[in-house]
Amino acid sequence: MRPRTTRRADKSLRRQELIEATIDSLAKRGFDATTTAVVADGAGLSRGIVNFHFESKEKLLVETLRYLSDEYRTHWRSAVNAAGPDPAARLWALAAADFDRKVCTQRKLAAWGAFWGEAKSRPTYRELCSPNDVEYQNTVADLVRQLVRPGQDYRLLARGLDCMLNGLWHHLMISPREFKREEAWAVARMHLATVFPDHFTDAGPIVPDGRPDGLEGAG
Amino acid sequence: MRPRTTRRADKSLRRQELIEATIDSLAKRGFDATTTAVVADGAGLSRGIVNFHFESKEKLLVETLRYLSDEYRTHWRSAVNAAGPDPAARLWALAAADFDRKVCTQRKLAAWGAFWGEAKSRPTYRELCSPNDVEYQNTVADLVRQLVRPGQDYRLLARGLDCMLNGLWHHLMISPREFKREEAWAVARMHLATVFPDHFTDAGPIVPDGRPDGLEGAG
DNA sequence: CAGATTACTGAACGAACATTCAGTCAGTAT
DNA sequence: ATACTGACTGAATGTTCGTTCAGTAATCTG
Repeated sequence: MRPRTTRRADKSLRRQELIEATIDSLAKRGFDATTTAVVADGAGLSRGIVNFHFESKEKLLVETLRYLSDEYRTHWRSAVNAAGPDPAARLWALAAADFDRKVCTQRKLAAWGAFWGEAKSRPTYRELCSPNDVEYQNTVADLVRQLVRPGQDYRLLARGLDCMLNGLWHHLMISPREFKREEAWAVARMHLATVFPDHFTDAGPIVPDGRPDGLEGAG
Repeated sequence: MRPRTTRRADKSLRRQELIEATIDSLAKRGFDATTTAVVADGAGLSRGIVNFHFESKEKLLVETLRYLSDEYRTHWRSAVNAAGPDPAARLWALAAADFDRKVCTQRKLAAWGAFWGEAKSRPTYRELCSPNDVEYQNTVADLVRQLVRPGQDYRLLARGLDCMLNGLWHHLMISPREFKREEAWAVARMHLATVFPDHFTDAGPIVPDGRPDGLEGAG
């Protein structure tokens, strides 16, 4: 029961409150048990409110996914850009962004999990996320290409890194008690340092002058 | 619409047919849209059949997850045992088992995905899979421990491998068109060869006498 | 303050769902 | 041939859910 801001609010504020209540419900009760009544109760509003602001339950869910997807993309993009031009620093920042407190919360991971489970049977959801996924994968692949030794297949290594980051998120979602954000980030760092020993130690990217960069990155 | 075997069948056969129809529905329509009527239609039986054989929809779903989980565990266990005593051969076989035609089908992956999405909000599902997950992770960790160089943190590497295999499955589930079983297995092989260069090439484990083992592994 | 606008309410409704169970009928035992 | 067993049916039931919309109250405008 999150407290309402005011008795009357403008549309965009109310819509955002309903989206937050939807994420709460997806995280706590799952996709199947998320009803318009639960979302309305969570926002402290009346039963018809979802249809008033979003026209249908389905459109509320689509807007919720769009919100999560936009936030995620904006977050990793700005992390990569803030890392400067060095590809190692950029890849490190990209991986670190995945385990930042901003996007990597139990609540949001659980909501992502609920959408993943439905994504394969709902083309709308996949189409919504597909451009972001492609951009992310291309960014990873481009950076990995600049770091591999000659002869190594950068495509396979990039796909592997992408899937490991995804798998770490998945594991954080399934086992939030035993597996924490910090440990997931340590696994990712270990992976980078092992696969690209010329460019990373587990403390960070190796900058051109030879010492590891102090950048810690995660949260 | 899978054809019924006979007009009357014994209970265990009918139960298995209903479980298969449930996997079909989870794969095609997702968790939310899987109803007892859809399962009954898929099995070519009447509307009340699920409650007749499973007492409730929830128990049918639990039995379906148990079936998938048991099949998966049996499969990787026997693959590892068939690989002999060498830890590199065993780890290779364990990874290869994940991408075998027996368990790694679009249909079954989609069903797994449907359960994953609900698992976080349904303790029953997690409790059902948890022992298997723990055994799998311990097996990976034990094998990785025997292969790492001194000083390397085998726990982090094992967790990373586990999550990458999981992430590859996840990616196969989300993007079955663009990403195929063979490519996922190639990514896993590349990972093993990169992280354990003393023990693997991307063609297989390096056997004690120095030449790569011919074992290909993935169905 | 009057009138208009806008945000919101909640009772009502129909559709979809899981579940029930009296009845049906194939197969089996006697 | 007869009686019996047990698998299966499908109409009926009560519940839950998404959606609708006439009504209400807060806020704005002039």
